[in-house]
Amino acid sequence: MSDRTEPDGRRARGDASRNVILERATDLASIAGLDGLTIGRLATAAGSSKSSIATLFHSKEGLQLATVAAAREVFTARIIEPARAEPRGAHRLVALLRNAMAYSRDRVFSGGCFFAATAADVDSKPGPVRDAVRAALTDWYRYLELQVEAAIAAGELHTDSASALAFELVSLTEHANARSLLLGSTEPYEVAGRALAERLRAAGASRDALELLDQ
Amino acid sequence: MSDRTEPDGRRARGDASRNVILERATDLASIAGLDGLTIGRLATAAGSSKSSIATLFHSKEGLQLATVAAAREVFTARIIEPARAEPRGAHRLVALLRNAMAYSRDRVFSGGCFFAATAADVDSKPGPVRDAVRAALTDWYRYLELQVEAAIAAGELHTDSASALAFELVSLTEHANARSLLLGSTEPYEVAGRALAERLRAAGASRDALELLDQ
DNA sequence: ATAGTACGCGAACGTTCGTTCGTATACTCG
DNA sequence: CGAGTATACGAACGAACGTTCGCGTACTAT
Repeated sequence: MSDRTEPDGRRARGDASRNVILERATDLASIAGLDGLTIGRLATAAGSSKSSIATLFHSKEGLQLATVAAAREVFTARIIEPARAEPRGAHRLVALLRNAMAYSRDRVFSGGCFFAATAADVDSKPGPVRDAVRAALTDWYRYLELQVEAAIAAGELHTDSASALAFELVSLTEHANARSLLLGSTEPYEVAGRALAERLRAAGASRDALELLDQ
Repeated sequence: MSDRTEPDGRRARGDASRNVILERATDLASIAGLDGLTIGRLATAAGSSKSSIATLFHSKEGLQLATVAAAREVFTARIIEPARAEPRGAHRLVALLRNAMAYSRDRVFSGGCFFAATAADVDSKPGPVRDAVRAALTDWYRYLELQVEAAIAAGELHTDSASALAFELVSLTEHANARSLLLGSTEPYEVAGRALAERLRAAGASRDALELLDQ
């Protein structure tokens, strides 16, 4: 590297460094899990030093928590925010499912869905990191469920249990992610998409709500 | 278990040690993944030494392969073999689903389904271990699909695509495993069980075939 | 009986892990 | 301006990693 003795005022924002590092960290963790996310590998991947990362995040647990938070922001920006353009209920529900599938299919993170990749190696050891991953997933599940409930209240869907229907829908999206990674194919997304549409149609979803799934 | 402890037994001792170690190894890997399965921890868990494990399995990769094979045997013994008592088709399909849910719910491995726990941290790095895990899962998926096809051929089920229906069914069982581990609750198995029954009923499954799910 | 093979363990190897310390530099604030 | 804070790095730490070697011991094979 060249001389860092430039009196420029860019040193103020360590947040910029943090963001660069977290961008790599979320990607690395989606591949190797939150355990496999080591400070050494992250340092070389981000072009910095181990001690820099240590001082920026204070500890490995701090790094993991910041990584989960960063991944959650991406998740929200990619899935939740765009769906707010659709009215609450069936339309927003379908938009959420479509966005979730696209977020996995487009490999926003190299290892597919960040939370699917990290949930496994986290729910065996208690601590704030597990709590953070759990909270992200349960909030996501709950938000889907809320849209199902809203759709039922609006007469757009008919089913015995909103939570059961939400369970079925998320099962399909997550298995599409898992099997796509397993087989290295995008076909599971099409299979899951058709199953989602069929399931919603059976629950009484209108055709124009389901159209969102084909995009 | 100890049927073959003949006094003149050849290297029964070595095989016995291997079996003891693999029993702990499958359990450990279901919790920490095949990467988190370290020789040191396994040694203390099995009450042996690091070097013993190294000589018995030649390398970490050898240990991982043996662990996957051992887990696969348990999977087969718990899920496939008992289902052979049912006739090919809808009955055996339902028995397989019921056994798979019980295998996860009963925590045959402490970390839930072995392959769900290890698939994540394996499908990002090529090699024989990933191939072994992949083969186990694809064989399982294919076997389920075969039963769906047999059920269709026998007029027990009606659906456009056997593979799509099998996809939906396995989605539910795997998500039940994942969410049970996430929430520390057995309720997801009941939700998934009801969804499985409902889906099969919609495909024309007979009542006596579905009765198997309630056991 | 002799040679050969498979265990089983302790000890050490080189590497990587997370963490800490010292130091240099840049920005913020009293 | 000076005190304090934050970034960034190199160096080093103890611990754990996978692996290898040597040395016994038990069993098999010829």
